[in-house]
Amino acid sequence: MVKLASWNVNSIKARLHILRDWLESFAPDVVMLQELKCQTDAFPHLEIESLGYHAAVVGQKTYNGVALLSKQPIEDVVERLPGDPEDEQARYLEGTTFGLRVGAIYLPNGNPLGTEKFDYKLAWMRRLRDRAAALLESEQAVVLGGDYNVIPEPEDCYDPKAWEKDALFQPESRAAFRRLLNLGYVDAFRALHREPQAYTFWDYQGGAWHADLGIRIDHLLLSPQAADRLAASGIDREPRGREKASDHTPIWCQLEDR
DNA sequence: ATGGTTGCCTCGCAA
Repeated sequence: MVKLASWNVNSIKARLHILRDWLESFAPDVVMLQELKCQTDAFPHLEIESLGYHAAVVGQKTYNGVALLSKQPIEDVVERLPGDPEDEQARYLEGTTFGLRVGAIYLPNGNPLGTEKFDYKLAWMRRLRDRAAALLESEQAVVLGGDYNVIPEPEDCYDPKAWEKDALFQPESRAAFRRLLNLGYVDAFRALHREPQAYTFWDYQGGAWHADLGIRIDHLLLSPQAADRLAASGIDREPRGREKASDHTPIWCQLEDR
């Protein structure tokens, strides 16, 4: 069994002790991290390696940044989402580990509406669809995990009305997410859980965590070859309740060995 | 109604 998880840590420096505790207690085999908020050279390689993980990192000053951690070596790393050579934002990283093709995704937020930021989000989602389709042609088990910045359905939100003018819940954003599913990818959480109001993000503002006013925007998408092996999935709320927590909490799934 | 919170590191931006 291989255990995979994804977590937007909102600064790996600010979150390093919580990340360390969680890697030791939750013991995932593969981890997709987002919002490192550090340059590639500043990634804490020694600490991560001392916990038993290989790491592939694409960083950037101040914003964005993604990493792939694995208890086995990571091979054939791709450090950019194809389709736009001008795109300098550190939002995509892909590698092979445990015999799986794994992508770490930090999809653009897209706010505010009516700006180039929303256009960038939709263009990025078109590029992701093209990449996801190309990966299917390999017929390998693929896991594309990360902060998608999309609320797929009204039940993935405490109050759809509060988000109707937000890029995360726009019809165009939701349709682009459905197009990924329509390729044949499976939402690892929703495949095994029907309950509404299961969240992965709670805003820092207004006591959202304590009132459980959250949204489900972090997702693990599985190719058919991976989905056939899906044994369990979930959301680990424990790290969100800690002092100086990230505003996101980890999501995870377990795949049976072939 | 445009509030308030966090992390970065500039005196604002992004989320």
